[in-house]
Amino acid sequence: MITIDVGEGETHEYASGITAGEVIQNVHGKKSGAVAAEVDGTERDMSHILDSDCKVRAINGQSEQGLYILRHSCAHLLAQAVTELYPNAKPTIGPPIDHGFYYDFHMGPIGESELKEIEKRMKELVKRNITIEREEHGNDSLREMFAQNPFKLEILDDKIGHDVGSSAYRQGEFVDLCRGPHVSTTSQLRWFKLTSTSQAYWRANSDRESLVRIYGMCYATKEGLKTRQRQLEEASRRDHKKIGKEMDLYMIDELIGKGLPVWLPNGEVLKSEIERFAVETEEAYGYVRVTTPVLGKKELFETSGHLPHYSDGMYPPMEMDDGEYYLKAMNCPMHHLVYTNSKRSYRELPLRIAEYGTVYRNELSGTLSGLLRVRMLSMNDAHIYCTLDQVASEVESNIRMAQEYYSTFGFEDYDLRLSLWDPDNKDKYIDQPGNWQATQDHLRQIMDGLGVEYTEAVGEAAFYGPKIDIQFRTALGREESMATIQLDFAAKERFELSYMDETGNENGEVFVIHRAPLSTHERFVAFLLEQWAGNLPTWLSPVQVQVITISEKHKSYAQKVREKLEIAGVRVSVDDSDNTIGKKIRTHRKVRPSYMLILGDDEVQNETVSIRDRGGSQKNGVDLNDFVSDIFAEISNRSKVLSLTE
RNA sequence: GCCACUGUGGCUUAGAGGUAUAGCGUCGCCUUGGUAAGGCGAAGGUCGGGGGUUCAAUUCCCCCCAGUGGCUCCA
Repeated sequence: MITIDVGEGETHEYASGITAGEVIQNVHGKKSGAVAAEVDGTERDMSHILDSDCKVRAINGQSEQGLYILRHSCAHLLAQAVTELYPNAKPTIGPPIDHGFYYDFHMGPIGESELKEIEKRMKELVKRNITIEREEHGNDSLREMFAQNPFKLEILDDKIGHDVGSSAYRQGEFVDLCRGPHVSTTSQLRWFKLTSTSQAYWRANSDRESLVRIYGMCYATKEGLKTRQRQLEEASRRDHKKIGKEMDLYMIDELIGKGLPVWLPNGEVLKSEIERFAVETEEAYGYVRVTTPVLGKKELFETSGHLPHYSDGMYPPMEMDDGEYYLKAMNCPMHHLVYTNSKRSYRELPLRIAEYGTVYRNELSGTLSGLLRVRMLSMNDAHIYCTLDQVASEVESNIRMAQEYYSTFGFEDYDLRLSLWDPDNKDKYIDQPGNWQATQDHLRQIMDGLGVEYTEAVGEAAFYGPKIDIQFRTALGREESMATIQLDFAAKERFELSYMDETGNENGEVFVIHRAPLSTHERFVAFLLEQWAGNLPTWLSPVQVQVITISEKHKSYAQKVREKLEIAGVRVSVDDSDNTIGKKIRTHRKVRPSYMLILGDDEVQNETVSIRDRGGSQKNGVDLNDFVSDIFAEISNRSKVLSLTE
């Protein structure tokens, strides 16, 4: 007999040789929802045999741990279906991921209809209730099993040196090299759906074999799957491309070129509101503003290090009669020249040089997407020139500034990331390990001092220094960088930046902080539209008030309302066409004005307005002058909520 | 850039080897209307572009362009 601790202070006696699954069933019942077991803290299959005293816990399919196992098993199920349908397909790797799993195969192209076929086969395999069994093998035996699959052999090769043997999991004809654990039979996998296919490279290396990746989602329950599907629907409802089109914010014309959005009048209003806010904020933070050209000579970008380190991101050169010119991918080289244009004193530092401008980056065509990834980037950029002692307070005030911005714009869900260089990939960076070490430690100290939470990411630094990135998730769950604060230790040498210090000596220890808290205007607007599902706070709405008349009798009063609002600086549009008011409301909904004012006999008579907000809330008989002063206040406060119908 | 998929009037879309639906929108007329579809009528498409196969192509094949999802990259 063995003694098993089953949790909550209980121990049970069982005959040696009992399986973990039997113990769990005995303790929690048949319908416990357990998919695997934890035996003395190690994840095990349900079929794991217990032959000594131990602790056994059930892993529920709905826990994060359990979902991971379900999804992993689902990836195997997918591989089983694929290899049955396509005997030549070679499975490579197939891990669980957020919401589901994927599996990469070396095989021919797969279309939508094939995807459906594969899913159908997976469902059949589920119905057949196939047992999933663990097998232990030595390396030789494994090599024999996977002799036909060079990818699996390569994985085995990597294990040489720490040859501990390995496990494989078998379900029917299908065997996969795997650590496990897995669910016990295919019938435990019910709530999954294949979602898409894509291409991936073996070992994420574009020089290696191209593979077909099949994505799926998988949950423990029908509810879980449904919820996720609803989430995706909600995300597509918030898609900035769809909303941007409805609101007439921007267009992309193939004759102009991809990745080159045009801001339409409504979008331009939104963009300039953001800019105006940034100008005000930066004035308060002590910035000065400049304008620099969009192109510059090759020698400039050689000096800055862009050509050796960032040439892939730049457009090819333009041959002119006096040399080669490049479109700028960044403003910093030009700002450095602004700095050196005059002799600087310590009294001027920190010198904060800001610019509204556009930079041009040669992004790979396949990565472009709406406003989220473009080739012409409009940004509120700035470079701060300061001494080492001033770095901390400048970085801190920039983090604070970013937080103030996000709070005003209504963003709450973001993470700070410390982006470090990758010493194993020195080509991408300026190779000065000592400087990397020092600046990275410095940023780390600053963040620790602020007590903010952050993660660290190797290989995400700029070529000239480490950075603090602020990461957002798009509605579809993809992570994107919003803002960046970069500490540049290289510019001072490359551009001979210096200042006269307190002792009257020339000092070359000038650090540069590159920062862009509002991302690019393109990406920022995309985030904003997703965040608000297009229902922007009033101060940002391209049309703040839409006036709707009930009949032509009310036209002149509508003009009076318009004038009063315009004098108060409110963006107002009047629809006095002879359509029904239901139809007018429906039409204007798309542009998402904060408020619609319905004007009829009552309003004319009493000099009032009937207010209808975007949510359909209604407030009638509001004095016209009160409305004007209330909306003026709502706009000047940059209020996040629409309060005038309360 | 790489892989896959998609591309039909301003928008959403049906369809199929014989030059094509429907709704919304637009325009006109009627309706003078109180909060998310009032009525009638009209205009609008060389079915992304170019080549090929065919008596015939928007439909099949090839190339290109663009969009979408990924890979890679990144604000």
